Amino acid sequence: MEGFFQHYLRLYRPLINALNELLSEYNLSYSLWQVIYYIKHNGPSTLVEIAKRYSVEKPSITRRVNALEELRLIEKRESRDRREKVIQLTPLGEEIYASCRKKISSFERKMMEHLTEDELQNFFHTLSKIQQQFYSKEGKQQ
Amino acid sequence: MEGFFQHYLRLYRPLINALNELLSEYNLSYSLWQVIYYIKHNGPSTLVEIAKRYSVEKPSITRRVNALEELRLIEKRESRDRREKVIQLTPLGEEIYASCRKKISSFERKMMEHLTEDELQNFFHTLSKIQQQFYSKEGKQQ
DNA sequence: ATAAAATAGTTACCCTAGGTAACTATATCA
DNA sequence: TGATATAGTTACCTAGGGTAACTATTTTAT
Repeated sequence: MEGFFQHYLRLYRPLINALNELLSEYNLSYSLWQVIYYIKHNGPSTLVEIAKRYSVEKPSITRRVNALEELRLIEKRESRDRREKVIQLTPLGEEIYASCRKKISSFERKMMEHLTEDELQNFFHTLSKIQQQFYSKEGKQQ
Repeated sequence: MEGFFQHYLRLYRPLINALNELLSEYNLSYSLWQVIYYIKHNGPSTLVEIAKRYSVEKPSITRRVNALEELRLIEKRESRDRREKVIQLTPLGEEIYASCRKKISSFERKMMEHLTEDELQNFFHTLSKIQQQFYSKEGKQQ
C-alpha cells in the first residue's frame, strides 16, 4: 500500500477548490460551511465542540463564527455556563443551508454516479474505519 | 451519500498534520515531500510537470523547488529546451527519500493494519475511480 | 468557604501555503 | 520572421491556521 496517502491527499486540493467555488456564490467557503453543517446536524453548539470536531484550535473557530455572524447566518445565544457561547442558525442561515446543501449534494451525486452502490458503501465504511483508527492513535499520543 | 465530502475531508487536517510532524525531523513538510516523491517516481522532471500533477500553480512549485535546493536535496539541470529546468535528486536527496519513505510507510501500515486486504483493495480502487471522474469533469469545465 | 486549577472564548501576532499579474527568456507556429 | 505560446520567476496578496497571553467564569481540592 505504499503511496496510499499520496493517493488520498491528491484529491484534496481539487475537491476543496471545487467546493469553495460552489460556495462562493453565497460568500461562503468550505471552512465556514463546516460550521453551518455542524450546528445544522448537532443543534446549537459551543465553539469548543466545533473546534474539537474539526481538529482546529479555538481561535480558528472564533474567526469562522465571526464571519458567519457578519453574514447574519448564525447568532450567539447565552448559555447557562456563562463562559460558553452557544451558536445557532438564523432563519436566513437555514435558508442558505438548504440552498448550499442542494448544490453540494448534486455535485456529490455527479462525482459518485459512476460508482456502484456496493463500491460506495464499502468506500464509506473503510473511510470510517481509517478515521476511527486515526483518532484512537492520535488520542494515545496526547 | 449526503455528507460524503464532509467525511472525506475531515481526515485531511489530522493526516497532513501527522505527516508534517513526521517529516519535520528532516526539515521537510508534506508539500516538499510531494516534489521529492514525484521525481523519485517519475525521474528528473520539469516544474510544470509537477505543478500539473498536484494541481497547483507554477509559482508554488518554484518555491518548493527553491526550498529543496537550499536543503541540498535536489539540483537543477539544464534541459535541451532551454526554457525548462529539469530537477533531480542529489545523493543526499536519495538518502533522505529512503529515510522518509520508511517512516511514512510504517505510519501507513499502522493506519491500515486493521483493514482486510479486500477492504484496502476496494478502497484504493474506488478512490482511483473518483479521482478519474473528478479530473474528467474538471477538464470539461475548462 | 475559598484559593487554585481548569475551561470557554478572544485578541494580537506570526506562519504556511497558495494564487494572480506581470515579467523574461526561449521555442513554436503561421 | 513576426506573432503566439510556454517555462519559470518575482512581487504582492489572501486564506486559514497556530501559539501565547489574556479575561471571565466554573470546578476542584483543601
